[in-house]
Amino acid sequence: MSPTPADATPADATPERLRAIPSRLLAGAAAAADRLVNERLATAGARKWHFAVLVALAETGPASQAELSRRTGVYRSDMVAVLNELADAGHLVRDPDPVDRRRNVITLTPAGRAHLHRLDALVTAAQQDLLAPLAPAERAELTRLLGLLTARHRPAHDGHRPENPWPGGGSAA
Amino acid sequence: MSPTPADATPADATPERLRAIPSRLLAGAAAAADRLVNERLATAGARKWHFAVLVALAETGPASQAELSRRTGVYRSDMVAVLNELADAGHLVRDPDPVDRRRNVITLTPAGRAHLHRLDALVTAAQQDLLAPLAPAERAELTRLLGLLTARHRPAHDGHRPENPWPGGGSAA
DNA sequence: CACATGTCAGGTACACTGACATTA
DNA sequence: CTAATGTCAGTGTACCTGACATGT
Repeated sequence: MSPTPADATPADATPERLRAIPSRLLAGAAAAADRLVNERLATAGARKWHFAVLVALAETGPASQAELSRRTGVYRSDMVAVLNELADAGHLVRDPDPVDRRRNVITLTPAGRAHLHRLDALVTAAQQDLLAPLAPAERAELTRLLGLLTARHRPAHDGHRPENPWPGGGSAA
Repeated sequence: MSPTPADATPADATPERLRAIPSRLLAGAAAAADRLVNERLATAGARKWHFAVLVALAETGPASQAELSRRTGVYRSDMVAVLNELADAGHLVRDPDPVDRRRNVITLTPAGRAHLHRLDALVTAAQQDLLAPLAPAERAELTRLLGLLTARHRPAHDGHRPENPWPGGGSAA
């Protein structure tokens, strides 16, 4: 064994009591994950919300901005800038909805779809970097446990609604 | 076609493809965790960095600001405000270090220790809220897996160093 | 001289709120 | 009238960099 009697604490080390706190571990892991994802996406001039919006469009088809906001978790107010950037890059188009003139219909362009495929590869690679320290079974278990947590804790908002009693989205899938 | 039973893409639901991404799950869980912790701490007029600093002081004894920065992960520059607030509340004192006059020696006061005990109870309660959806064995497993991740991913900084000889660092940029 | 420390003065990204005109 | 939508204008916090005076 190595008692290390004189100096048990390197003075630079995070105290054990802090390191054992789940919310802190979560914050640390999330920060690392975000860094990995953003570093990758930055090589394509994108950020994570760009990716989320493109996925939502590819998955469920054209949508209004408010709908995209609810699907991705981005606030309506913040969505504006994201869509501006994606539209400026030609990845999507914003057309007025003829049947409801309050709305814009956001539609993915072919270029946007191509961009999405590129970003998808980058995000996938980042996930692998992130989970590299874990064995395959551990990765699945971590994902499962995180899914349980996020499913049962409120997402804090719904895309800038005044008030909101849980929009049924759960279904505990 | 397909009269869409009760469960056909509610248009508000997050796409499956997004929900399955670990970095996204991590971000969601971390956000929920932070919300729980901060809500609790707010009842005592504190935020999480206050708690972290107090723990670091209680654990390893008086320290300079730079040392606290390294121990808690708060930047040196941001540490200033945190210490100001804690000092204003009488939870710690800032004295010039006689042996190295660049430094301040930060020392916990009895009031600070009492405050820490209060915050500790709040943080512990928040962890229980957070992990409530999980069985005891799952909580331990999640904590273990998160520990593995955070241990192997760089903390992004060291407390505001000018430049940093990355031990095995990356490339990027 | 190079380096560490405490401090301030920013800059970015993200979470979130409030308000407002337009339209349902 | 109530409510949703797109938009702008903010707030607060965390993260992160640069610079600088003081001191080692």
